[in-house]
Amino acid sequence: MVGSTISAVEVSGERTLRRYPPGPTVFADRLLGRRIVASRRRGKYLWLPLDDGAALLAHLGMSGQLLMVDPDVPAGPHLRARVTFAGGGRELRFLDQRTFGGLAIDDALTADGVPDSIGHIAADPFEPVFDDERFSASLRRRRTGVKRALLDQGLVSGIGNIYADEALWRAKIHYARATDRMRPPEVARLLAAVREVMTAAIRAGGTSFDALYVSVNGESGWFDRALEVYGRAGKACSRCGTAIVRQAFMNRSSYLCPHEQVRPRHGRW
DNA sequence: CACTCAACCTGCCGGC
DNA sequence: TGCCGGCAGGTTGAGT
Repeated sequence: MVGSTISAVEVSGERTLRRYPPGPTVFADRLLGRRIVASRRRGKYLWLPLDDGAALLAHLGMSGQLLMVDPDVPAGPHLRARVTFAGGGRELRFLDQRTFGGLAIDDALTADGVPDSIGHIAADPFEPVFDDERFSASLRRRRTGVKRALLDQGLVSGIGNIYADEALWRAKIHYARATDRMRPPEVARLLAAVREVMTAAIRAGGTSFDALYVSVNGESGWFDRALEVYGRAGKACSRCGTAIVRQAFMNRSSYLCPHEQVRPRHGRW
């Protein structure tokens, strides 16, 4: 869609624009006639810079989808917004079942092209501006458990519950490991594991447990078949054979190998 | 400032 | 069959 000019915008659903107070009418007016000049991301945020210096910003939440589809594809019950382009062809649709996702327009971007409204979101590990040393120092300054830190998008972005568990398993670190007790080599090992997991997942097209998790072309990823711990309670650890366990933590599930990821004596939750 | 927790939603699954 | 609790990949804003 880069290079295309927006010819129409429709929004349905109360919550779609809850992070955009001006509302659906202003939203549509603001986008009409604008040309999309790029597509970018930081962590779990996606945005489309426009030819007037603003950007259409999106977050998929838990169940959101951005799809490019033919206009004659029937609209399902979870269609929240539709953007059509001059010259016809495929249109951009935002679908969201659980409505944790949303759209917005940000009028101003920072010097590095990131929307002002997500200035609190840290760089993700694949951005050129990501600074490994700075990340290590910030992490070690925290007084918390390492999984909490990994999930904190203000420290490092892009890591969710699945990839946190997978990276910790690869690095053989327990989720409650105290960040302020970690030495730089251990942080480096963890960061390398994060990048390995995410590189493999991206190559596989992502983790699709069901039809909610698809690419912009509607295709499922197959990384769920490559998961080592997430969702595998009771199954054997592929390295040591010990049964993977599931534990409740932070109001969600953590999966780990209890033999290789030993709860630390001075752990932090 | 660092951190924790509840809240925001819908749908599916297993147990009774 | 229907009801109920539990659970799901995320972020925020108020509170400690």
